[in-house]
Amino acid sequence: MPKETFFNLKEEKRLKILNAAIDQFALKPYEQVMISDIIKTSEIPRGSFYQYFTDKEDLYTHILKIINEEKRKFLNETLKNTEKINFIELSKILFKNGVDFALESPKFIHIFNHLLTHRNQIYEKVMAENIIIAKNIFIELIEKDKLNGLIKKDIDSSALAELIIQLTSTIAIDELDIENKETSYKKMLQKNDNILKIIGYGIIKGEN
Amino acid sequence: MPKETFFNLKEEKRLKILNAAIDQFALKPYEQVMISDIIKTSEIPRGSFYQYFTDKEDLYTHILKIINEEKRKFLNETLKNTEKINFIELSKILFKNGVDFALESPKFIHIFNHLLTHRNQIYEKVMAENIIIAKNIFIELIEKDKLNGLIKKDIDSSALAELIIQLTSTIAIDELDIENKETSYKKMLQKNDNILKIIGYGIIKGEN
DNA sequence: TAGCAATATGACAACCTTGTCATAAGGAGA
DNA sequence: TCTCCTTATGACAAGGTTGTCATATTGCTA
Repeated sequence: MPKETFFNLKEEKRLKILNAAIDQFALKPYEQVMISDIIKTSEIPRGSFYQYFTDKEDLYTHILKIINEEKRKFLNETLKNTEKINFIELSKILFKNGVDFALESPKFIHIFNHLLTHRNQIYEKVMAENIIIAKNIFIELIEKDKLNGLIKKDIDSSALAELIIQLTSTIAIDELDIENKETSYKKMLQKNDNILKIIGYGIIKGEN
Repeated sequence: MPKETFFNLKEEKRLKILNAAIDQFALKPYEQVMISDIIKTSEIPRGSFYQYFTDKEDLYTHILKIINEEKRKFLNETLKNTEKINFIELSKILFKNGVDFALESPKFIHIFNHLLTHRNQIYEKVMAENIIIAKNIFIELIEKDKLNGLIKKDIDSSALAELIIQLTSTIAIDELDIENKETSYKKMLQKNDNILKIIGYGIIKGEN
């Protein structure tokens, strides 16, 4: 948690520091980001940095918190009026929501992807919890769909939930291409559809 | 490539250095491994290290090469007499082969997993190529199975190939637990079965 | 045994980053 | 204007890593 001094700063200055940091963390993985770079870009003296934050991790986790909040807001907007939705439909919506968020906030997604591809102590602290929460939500939905006769009863709910989480997070990494927004967007949605079709109906012909 | 001096070393000494390095790279991701630690464990003077290797990357890529060779040997052993195999069967075999290799050479797998979870310049150089090769092999098999009426024609071969590659590499990361070999082994194979069942037959009830 | 080439050694310079601390500057109230 | 509390500054010590280099040692050959 940044120190009170940071929150007492005039908004302009506070945002300048925050944006400088976001730029850096979007550019490089956590370990490679140097406090020196951040204070250079945001034009604050070294001493001030330590007046605002305990250390790099303090600033970083604060930014991750902001990103999480933004993602949640964005998701809530998407999920309006989507009650009683089934698992496959929800997965589709979540895929699309993720892609939309990525295109709207590319820097945030870069930061997120760095965390996924350069796991560190912070990954464990921040992500592990998120993933468990997400998994439980999925499992609940899957079980409900089983009861409603939508999903085969002999499917392992836990494996399926993990599969979807795995895929939603890795697709973003591989296909995200901010340079070609439109192409990238279509590609990602197309890939999502292909994968969900596989998961929905399987690949083996003539059996069920 | 290590320098000739390294290969001229007596085997005992060469292996001592190699093992010290393998231990370190299995313990920590590339960036965190210090040359200082390796020379301490292998009891060679600092100067000698640079007599044998250009730098840390030189040693690291050499070790990755060794691992790749071992994996290939191991795989070839498994694939003896398995001609004319179909895609799903091959996937099962590859899953199991991966798990077996992991349990036989845990350090190698740790090194590999570090590379996957802490991607760096070397990841791109070493893995990117491997993945493309693997993907093409899979695609070829999938296409053949489509012709043979085993796999639905409307499945996107590329997406399916990526899906399998994705899963074979990530399962190892999440479930590998060297402490409880037997439990771990069963768990991983079980998970593989669950996932392949999903991919094979889909999760949606009553349709095909 | 002298001489040459390959090896071995480890002290050390060069580099870089972090976090601190003594000091200066601001600003609100008395 | 004086005072006190908050904030701003940036030089600097401390700590750690890398790659080099001059020097010593080995071992083989003539």
